[in-house]
Amino acid sequence: MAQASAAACETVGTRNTKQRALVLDAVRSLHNHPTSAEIYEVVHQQNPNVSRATVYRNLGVLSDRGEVLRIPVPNAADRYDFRCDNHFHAKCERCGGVFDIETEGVDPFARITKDYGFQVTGFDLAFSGICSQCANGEADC
Amino acid sequence: MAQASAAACETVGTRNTKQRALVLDAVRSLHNHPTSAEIYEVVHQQNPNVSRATVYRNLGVLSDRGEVLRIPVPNAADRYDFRCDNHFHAKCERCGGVFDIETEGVDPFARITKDYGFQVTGFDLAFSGICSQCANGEADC
DNA sequence: TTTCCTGCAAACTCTTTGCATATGG
DNA sequence: CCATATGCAAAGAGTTTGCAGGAAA
Repeated sequence: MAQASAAACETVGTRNTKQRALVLDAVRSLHNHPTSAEIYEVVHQQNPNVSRATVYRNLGVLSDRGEVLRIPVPNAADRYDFRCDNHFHAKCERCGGVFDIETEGVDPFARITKDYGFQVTGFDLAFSGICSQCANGEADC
Repeated sequence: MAQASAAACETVGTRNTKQRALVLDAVRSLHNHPTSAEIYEVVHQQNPNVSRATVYRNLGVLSDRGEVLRIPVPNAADRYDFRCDNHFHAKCERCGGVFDIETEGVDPFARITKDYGFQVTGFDLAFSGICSQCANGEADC
C-alpha cells in the first residue's frame, strides 16, 4: 500500500557501481527508516569520496528499481526503508521517530493503539494515481 | 481524519490584521487546494505590499486557529484548504492536481475509482500521534 | 567506445527567522 | 502602551542539476 513504483521500464541500462552498492548496503544496514543524511553518513564512513549528490541519485535509482522503499514524510526529509513490502508508517509528534505499522489482517487503523501503543491523533494521507481527465488523454486538468 | 490541530490554546492573543484577513479571503476564494505561492499571488494582487513571509506566518496562524486546513503534500509544497472538515486528498501523478475524497460511508478506498474516476496506484500515509515511550515519559525513543 | 555515472559546486524550491518598525486591542 | 505583526532580506533545510572527467558494459 505504500508508494507503488513503476520499477520496470525506468531502470533499463542502469549500472552497478561501487557507490550504488554502498548506498544499498547502508539502507539495508539501517533498520530505523534513515533519512538521506543518515545514509550519507554511513556511506561516507565507508568511502569519504562519495558525494551527497551521488547518494541522492542512487536512492532515486534504487527506489525506482524497487530495491529500497522511499517514504515521503510530510514536512520532513524523505526516509528510506530496506523493507519493500506494503506497510504503513507512523511518525511520533514528539520524538519524530518513524514506526512500522503492519497491514496484515483487517481494520489496521483501530488496532494501531492496541498493538503498538501509538496514540493516533491524526494522519497525513495523499493517494497517487491517474485522474480521469488524464486517463482520457485530455490536455490539462 | 486529516491533520488534527490543537486549535485552542496556541492562538490566544492573536490579532486580526488586514493582511491576515486577505490571506483568509484568498484561501476561501480558491477552491483548488492552493499552494502558499498561489495564495501569495492572490493576496499580492489585492495589496502588493504584503510579503511572502507574512503569508506564510498567517497561514500558520490560521491553520492553528482551525480556520484553514493545511495539507502537507509529500515531495511538494504544502497546500491549503478552505474546507476544514475531514476528508482525504488524492494527487494525480501526471498533472499534480489535488482532489477531495469524501470519507462518508464505509470503504472509501475501494470507492475512489468508482466515484471519482481516479485510478489509485498508491498513496503516502503517515500517522501522527504520541508513541508509547513518549506517553510514558521516557527520554528518547 | 559509448553510455551511464561521479564529484564538485552552484542553483533551486519551499519555508523560517532576525531585526527594526508599525499597529491593533 | 506594549505585545503582536509586519516587511525586508538573509538564512536555512532538503534536493536537484550543469559540467567535465571517469568507469562500467
